[in-house]
Amino acid sequence: MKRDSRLSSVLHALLHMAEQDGPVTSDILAQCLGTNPVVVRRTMGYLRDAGIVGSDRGHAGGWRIHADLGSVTLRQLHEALGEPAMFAIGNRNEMPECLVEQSVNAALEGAFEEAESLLLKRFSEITLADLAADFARRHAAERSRRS
Amino acid sequence: MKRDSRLSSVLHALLHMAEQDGPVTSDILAQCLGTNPVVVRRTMGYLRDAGIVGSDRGHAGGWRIHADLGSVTLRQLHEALGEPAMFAIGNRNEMPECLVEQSVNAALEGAFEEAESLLLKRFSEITLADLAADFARRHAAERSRRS
DNA sequence: TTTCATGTAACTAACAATGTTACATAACAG
DNA sequence: CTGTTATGTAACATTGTTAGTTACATGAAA
Repeated sequence: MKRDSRLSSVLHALLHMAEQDGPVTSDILAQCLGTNPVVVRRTMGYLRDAGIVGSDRGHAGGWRIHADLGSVTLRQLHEALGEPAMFAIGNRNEMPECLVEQSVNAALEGAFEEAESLLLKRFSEITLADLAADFARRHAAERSRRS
Repeated sequence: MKRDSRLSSVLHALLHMAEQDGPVTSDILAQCLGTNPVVVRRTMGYLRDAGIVGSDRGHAGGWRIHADLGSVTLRQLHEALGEPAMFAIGNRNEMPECLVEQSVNAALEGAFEEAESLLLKRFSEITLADLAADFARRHAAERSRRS
């Protein structure tokens, strides 16, 4: 199944932006992500609509983070992206008449809802600041490894 | 995203088979599932390879359950289907060089692995007998509702 | 007024799940 | 042994989704 990688993409982009002083253009972000500037605009547009980032046109334009890194959680980003489906496995038929299928659906839905709750809970516990700190650790380790 | 509904399908099929005395043909199961007998054979084939069901050709042939309903868990069925990916959300890039992306991947993978563990745990706690019992409850409720 | 940037529509490509067609193979009834 | 009923499976079509691409409009600033 083709997985939705937009959450991963925006996190990657946001952390690169956090490393920069000024705004970062879609072109630069596209290079970082290994994709196309239009895809960046399309995806980052969701975050703009949610007020998490801002974009400016023209000279010295680009994308800027509009919020404190410590106040943005993965859950907020997931919501900003429209809360896409988490699971690649699902019921064959929602709302079936067949009682057998209703039992099957109920069992699977119970398990999936529980897992989704856990995921959302974890997402709400992780902020951009946490990721930035993890990156700083990796960066320091890389430097000491090379010396 | 297009979800994999094979687990839901085989559960539905197995419960219908459990309701019958003799073997059930792919044609009958296809009607129950609202699909094609070839799809049934293809999907049930995984369960046959895992020894959970058996199939016989010719007259009075069809599919039969080869195990006790109480001993078959959703997890076994998931494994028999080849342990397909559970999540529709994923990293943009596995094994990235970029340290930023490594931090992002690590955070997301941690959350997803935790959720997957929970799901597998729940799957291993639910047997076909549990689903059959739930179906019996629904069936009884339906009958009393109609009277 | 030129350049640099985003905004967005429309189209293409890639891929995976499911559906379909066609035919081979096996079991059994008569 | 032959016809019928069933599975086994390869090959192809359909559908749906994500991501990539092209093209052009719009706005801001040098």
